[in-house]
Amino acid sequence: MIDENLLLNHGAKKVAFSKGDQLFREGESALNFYQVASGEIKMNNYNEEGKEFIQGIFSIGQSFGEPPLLANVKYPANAEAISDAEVFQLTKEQFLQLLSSNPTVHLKITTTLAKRLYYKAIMVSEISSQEPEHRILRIIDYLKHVDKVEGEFNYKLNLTRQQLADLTGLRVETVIRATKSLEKKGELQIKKRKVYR
Amino acid sequence: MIDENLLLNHGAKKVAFSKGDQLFREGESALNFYQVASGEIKMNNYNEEGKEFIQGIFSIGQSFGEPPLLANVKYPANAEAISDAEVFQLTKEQFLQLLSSNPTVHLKITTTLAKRLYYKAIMVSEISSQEPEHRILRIIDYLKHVDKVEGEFNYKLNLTRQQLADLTGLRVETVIRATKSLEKKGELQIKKRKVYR
DNA sequence: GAGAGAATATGATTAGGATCATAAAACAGG
DNA sequence: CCTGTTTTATGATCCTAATCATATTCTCTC
Repeated sequence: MIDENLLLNHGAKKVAFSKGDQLFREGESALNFYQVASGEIKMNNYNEEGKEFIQGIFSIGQSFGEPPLLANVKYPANAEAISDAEVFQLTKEQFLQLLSSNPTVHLKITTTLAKRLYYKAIMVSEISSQEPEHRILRIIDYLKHVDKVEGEFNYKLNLTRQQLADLTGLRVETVIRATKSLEKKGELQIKKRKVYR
Repeated sequence: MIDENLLLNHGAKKVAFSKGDQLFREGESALNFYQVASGEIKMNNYNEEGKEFIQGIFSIGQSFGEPPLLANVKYPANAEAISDAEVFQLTKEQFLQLLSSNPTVHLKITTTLAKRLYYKAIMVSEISSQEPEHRILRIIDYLKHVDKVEGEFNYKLNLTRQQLADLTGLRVETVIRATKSLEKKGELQIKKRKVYR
């Protein structure tokens, strides 16, 4: 997370989006740096059959879309507002200028990328490993960790079964059945249809 | 890729490993920065049933293992020498010192991470998308791109079917059948058992 | 060039998640 | 409170990659 004033000093614009709006699409050139000011943004792909895969969900203070900007490639996914949302937006030049003028911020961005890479490395091996229950537990644990929640069943998962399915590459029905089975095994709790872990 | 002399000036050691040696294991603390001097290193996971998943294969000039170093987390995978290999090794302190004293190198590392994140984003959505043939084509295209090869069937894939399986999370038999099917469809060629794309 | 080990190949069977169909419960908004 | 929509739930069937078994081809070394 980069300090708001620092962003504004480097020419950031605050842009508002309504729920469902797309900020950019897969295949487009990466032109901007984004940091969420309010609301939630998801990055996702749709495969040939229209099935969604959610790369990540970003909320206040989190930045997204930097990799293609830095790697000089097209966006590998779409960005869409899950709720009404505002984002700080910097052009590529402004962003690179910010990085070079502020080593601390640069290191912070590098660290953020490293963390995400760490997460993706886990996800990709976990997803490839097949077992639905594993996939689900791992992503829940990751989200719990991100939200810095400690202790058993203290973490309430704020995702629908469908979103969980889209994050793991599974089907809703499979997620529903798997979460129930995991509850039976004592790995998680379900109260009022919400998952706790 | 960081210049060899620059690495040595910052206290890098050149360390030799024999084929099959492990440089570090999943779950260990990240202590060093690594860059391949010769040979090839793979990063991999083994799941409960002992099935291997290859996170990536790194050859001369490529660095690996930075994410956990920067993110301050345990290694998410093992590193193992595929062939006899030498690597430059920097301690965490030396590496961070190098980054802070040399913004150009820092940006290069950031860019490298961004590229890998881009690749992982594609792989994770592709792997989740199921279809074996897709997964295989995508990873081949990525490797071709990394090796900067252009033109149809100009790229010779230097991987065994088993390695391809471990990179995609599929089984050898599935990879063998899928590559044959892809050859039939004209998506790739197989000459002397080697895959060309 | 013979023999051993690795890699590729191929058929038969199984298993488990996707898919399809349908229902019921929760929720939002007037 | 009623109504339409979203989310969760559950059974039945299908399909495809995993698994198992076995064979063939290639490669490397002595």
